[in-house]
Amino acid sequence: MLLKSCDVPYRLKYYDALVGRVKMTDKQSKDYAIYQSGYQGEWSFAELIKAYKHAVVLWDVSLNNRCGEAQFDFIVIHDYVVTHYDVKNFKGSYQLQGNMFVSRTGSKIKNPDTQLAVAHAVLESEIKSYDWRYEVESYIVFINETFHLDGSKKEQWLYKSQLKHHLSAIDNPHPMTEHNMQLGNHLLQRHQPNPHLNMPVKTEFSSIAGGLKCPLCRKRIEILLTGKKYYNCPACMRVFMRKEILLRSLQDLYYLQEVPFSISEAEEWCQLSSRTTLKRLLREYFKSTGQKKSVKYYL
DNA sequence: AACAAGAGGCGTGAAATGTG
DNA sequence: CACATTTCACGCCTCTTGTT
Repeated sequence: MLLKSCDVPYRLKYYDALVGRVKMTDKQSKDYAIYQSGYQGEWSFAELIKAYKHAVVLWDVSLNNRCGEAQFDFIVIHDYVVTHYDVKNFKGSYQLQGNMFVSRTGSKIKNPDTQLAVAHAVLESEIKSYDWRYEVESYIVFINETFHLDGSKKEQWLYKSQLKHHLSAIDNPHPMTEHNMQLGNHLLQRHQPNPHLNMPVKTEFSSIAGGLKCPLCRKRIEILLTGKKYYNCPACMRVFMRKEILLRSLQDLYYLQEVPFSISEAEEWCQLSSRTTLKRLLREYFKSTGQKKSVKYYL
């Protein structure tokens, strides 16, 4: 069972809001692509692991102790074994060269083993001090089936094709569930997210274009919102509710500056002079702070 | 005190959806 | 397809609050 889930990381939300509103720098585009694919990978692993009802699963936990600091994609507790899975969504064929994975086109990825070893030490120290009877294991999961590494194999590497077989070990009921839940909750208490490690490369808010954006293709769209309920995106032709389009723009506004905003700011951003409509949306989907004239909305 | 800006409620009409 | 029902946008009104 999934004891801790993971929301879309702020870094990704920021880029989703930014794209289409400015010309992104190379650094931003790369960072965006990496995080998109990384989160996608974690998401598909989560879908897989959800099916194993007898294991306690924690998604995205950060621990900090005398062995160091580490972020864990997945921690799975079953019977007397605690397993850490570091999910990598690498695509394509690579060769192992020294401490690098090198593709035919020459792009390089650092071998994740070093980082895995640090994370393993952090987790092991945490677990052993809680209950020495637990064993700790760590794996890199190559979740994308297109990923190949010239036949290299290591015990701690799990390719997509091996995953089902590997996970079959945790497919059986065991008498530890209660105890494992306690350990899971203990880890949650020790969970210390470090937001500084997850900051996007930001663009000055004043140079970001406001207005409406297609919720799907994320292009900026110049459509006139009349009283109709549905509109289609001039770029991708998909149909959206007026509500969805506005809501997306309002979310963008919040994620781009992370500062609560007023209704009049929202009106200006969405280029829509209908206070009532925006008010309804904001009241329904946003949190608010302040009273009367100083009410600000945020997520 | 006068004024501007905002919240919240209500009624109206049009669009979208459901039904025979 | 025509009609009934539901959902939604929008303007209008009133009350409250902060500013000059």
